[in-house]
Amino acid sequence: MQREHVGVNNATLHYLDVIYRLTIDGEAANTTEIAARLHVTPSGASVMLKRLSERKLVQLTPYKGATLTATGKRLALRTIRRHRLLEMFLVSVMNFEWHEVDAHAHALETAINDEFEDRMDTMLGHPTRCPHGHLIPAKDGSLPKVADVPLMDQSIGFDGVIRCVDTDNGELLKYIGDQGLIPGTHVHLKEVAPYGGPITLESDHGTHTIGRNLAELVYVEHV
Amino acid sequence: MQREHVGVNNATLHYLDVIYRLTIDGEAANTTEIAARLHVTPSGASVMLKRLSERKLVQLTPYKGATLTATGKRLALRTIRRHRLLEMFLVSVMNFEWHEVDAHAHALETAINDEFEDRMDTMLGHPTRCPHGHLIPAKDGSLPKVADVPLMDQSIGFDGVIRCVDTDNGELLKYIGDQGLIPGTHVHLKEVAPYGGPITLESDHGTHTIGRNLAELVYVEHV
DNA sequence: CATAACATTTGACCGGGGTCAAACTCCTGT
DNA sequence: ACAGGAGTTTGACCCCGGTCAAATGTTATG
Repeated sequence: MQREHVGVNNATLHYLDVIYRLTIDGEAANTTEIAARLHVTPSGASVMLKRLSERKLVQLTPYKGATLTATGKRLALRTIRRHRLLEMFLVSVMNFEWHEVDAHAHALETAINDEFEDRMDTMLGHPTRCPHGHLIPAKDGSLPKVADVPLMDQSIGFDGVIRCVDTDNGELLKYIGDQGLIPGTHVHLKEVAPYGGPITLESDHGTHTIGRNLAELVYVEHV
Repeated sequence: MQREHVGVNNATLHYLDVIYRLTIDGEAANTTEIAARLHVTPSGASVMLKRLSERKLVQLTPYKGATLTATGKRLALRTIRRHRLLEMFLVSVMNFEWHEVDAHAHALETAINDEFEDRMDTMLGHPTRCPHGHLIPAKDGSLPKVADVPLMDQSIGFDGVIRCVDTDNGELLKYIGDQGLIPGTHVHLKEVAPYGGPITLESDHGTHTIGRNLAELVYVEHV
């Protein structure tokens, strides 16, 4: 296929990945935030961003922020696809638990190649979501349209299915998973305590009262 | 467990791996050979070796060669264990063919951690050999004693089982594999043509006439 | 045993990805 | 309108793993 641009290494891909996530909302990603997510100082990130813009992977407006170029976005989506396929693989094939897989997938996502990616995709039956419910970009970078909505935007009486739990915090995931609140679970919204209080859900596993911070991570689809 | 020595990264592990292989025979590894195997210049390797010896991973005698320290050997064996477990995993779980796995395993061997290593080991039922028949070092670095002998050392009439095909050349492996001459195959040595000529084997798959260069890669166990 | 041939190391350099401290830009509130 | 403070970039520096060319060590050979 298209030959790969030389110099697209681990560090580069991790930058692109982070910038992608920070620019989904359409806003440019700011240096400090990028630095924070990569556990690097803002000055270090600033230098790296300049290099990435010289390599035409990011569009940089000094003092304003960074967005991805088409090439950068393609690479970011490829990395994200690999990450999420790996997570799926780790859970489905290797029996890891959903709160363990992010770290492993992060380490592996820049070490695998196309062949490996495709093999996983085939073995898993071309999954469209990772174990936490995030969409897996297609090979061409496209993402399917879905009807996920934040649980916290719903009113009492809502009936739906959990589609995504949006965090990479292992402890939180473990807790949420232990409650059985995983993608595919049918839930009914019973109560929302006022003043930022907890919410109460019903599922096949019983009744759950969870803090709003947790509830805010959950996305559902109406049924 | 024992906390990891900082600065043990990909490049380091690949150096240790190569030095390990070059010192199995008890002789110190020479700079040029190390450089060749890592596709770097001898001067680059020389500099790196000095660094590795400062980090107490190799024992370096200038102008004489390098051997591994206990720490270096431990890390090398860990890498080799991971490499061979990965190869086994790629063949048994992901259905890659034995001539495809070396490159993948090489890329992954420095990206996985203890947990991943252990999970593969468990899934595979604690294998003792990789798909090509090389021994998988145990977690403590120990290697079992085996009765593998070179096929080319045997006399006509020999009966045995193939235990190892010692090459990482994909083309050769594919050819040998296509003949069915894989570990576990029972073979009978029928003929050895003189003056470096081909040898003739019989197996369950029929009669094979292979060049001596190929035959020299094959290790067998007498039955 | 001197010297040629080869292996190895050193020195000067480079790019990548970091650090910290200092300088700069931008934005906001008074 | 402008001072401060937050955010960002620059500059000087670092380590790592390379390069090439030159110097040096080792070994074999006539």
